Amino acid sequence: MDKNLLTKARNTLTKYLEENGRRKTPERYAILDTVFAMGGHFTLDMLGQKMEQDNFRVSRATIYNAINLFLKLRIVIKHNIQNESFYEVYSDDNHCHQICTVCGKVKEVQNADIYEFISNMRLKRFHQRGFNLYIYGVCSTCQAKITRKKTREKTKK
Amino acid sequence: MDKNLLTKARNTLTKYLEENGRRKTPERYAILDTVFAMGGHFTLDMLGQKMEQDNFRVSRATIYNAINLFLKLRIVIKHNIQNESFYEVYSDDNHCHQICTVCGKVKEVQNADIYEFISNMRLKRFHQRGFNLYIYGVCSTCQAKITRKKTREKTKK
DNA sequence: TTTACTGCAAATATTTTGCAATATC
DNA sequence: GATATTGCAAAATATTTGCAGTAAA
Repeated sequence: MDKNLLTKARNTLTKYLEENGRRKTPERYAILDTVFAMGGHFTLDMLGQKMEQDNFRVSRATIYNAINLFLKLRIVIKHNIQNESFYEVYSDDNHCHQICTVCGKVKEVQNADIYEFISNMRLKRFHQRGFNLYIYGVCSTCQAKITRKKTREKTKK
Repeated sequence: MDKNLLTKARNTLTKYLEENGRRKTPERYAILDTVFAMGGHFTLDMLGQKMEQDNFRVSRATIYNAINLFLKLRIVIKHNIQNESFYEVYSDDNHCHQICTVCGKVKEVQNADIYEFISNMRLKRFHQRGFNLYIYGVCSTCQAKITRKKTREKTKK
């Protein structure tokens, strides 16, 4: 995970807390560090487990509190994939995901053109800050399984 | 709401039910009709209320059952916006939304180019079926409020 | 010292599931 | 008649909230 991104996130958090009369609690910084240690998509359950492993005890409520703050500060983004909430570190190049609707696997798509295209869209009476693009379909692994299944069915007939 | 789309959706549903040994229950068709009567984004709560108004009693479990089937058949799509689930009829031109992160207002973006651009993206080892693009930002109404607030604060100092 | 934050438990909200009754095929 | 589906209630999940104790400022 990018170290600069973590430093930047810590600064964003500190700045916000100081400017808004809120407190720099160890919990908030520990949760932030764990978020960055997760690497990629994670659920709040996974985050909680990781913190337990690291022997840092925090309540669920505090995790929600921190994550909601991070969402607001755009330090993390949230994805809802097949009725489950996933989070990940927000960076400038991770808003484009391909999702297999069969196995649910998520992959980041690297395509500079799409970022440029969307960033340059001029929307009326709207000030764009960012975007999320989800491309749905079937990954090659699942496609292969489906094809094999179909072949078997035909053979039976 | 487009009548052809409803007819098409009814046919899709009927075809699926017949081909898979499942039953054409009045509930499923009533829920389908109500989905099309909703117009735009709706929550399952709103859908349930609408059906009650229309004097068609269905249990919550049946609504979930039907909606999950419709999702699978791509008759409806689901959006998760600020921790709430919204649904809408799936059509070829409703996958691009702008969302105000302040007031939560959602608007569909009409931009033919974006559909073409994304549809033509060639993804490795992945068979694309569709996409959802969410553009986040601040709508002009909220922007105006923020500006006014900032002006007041400066005046105070 | 003040009061924002945490942990805990309870409350609320959302979605799924088990099961008996019902209705489709 | 066989069994998929419904309604209901309970269970499982996910998230928020109230409150007393704690700790940051």
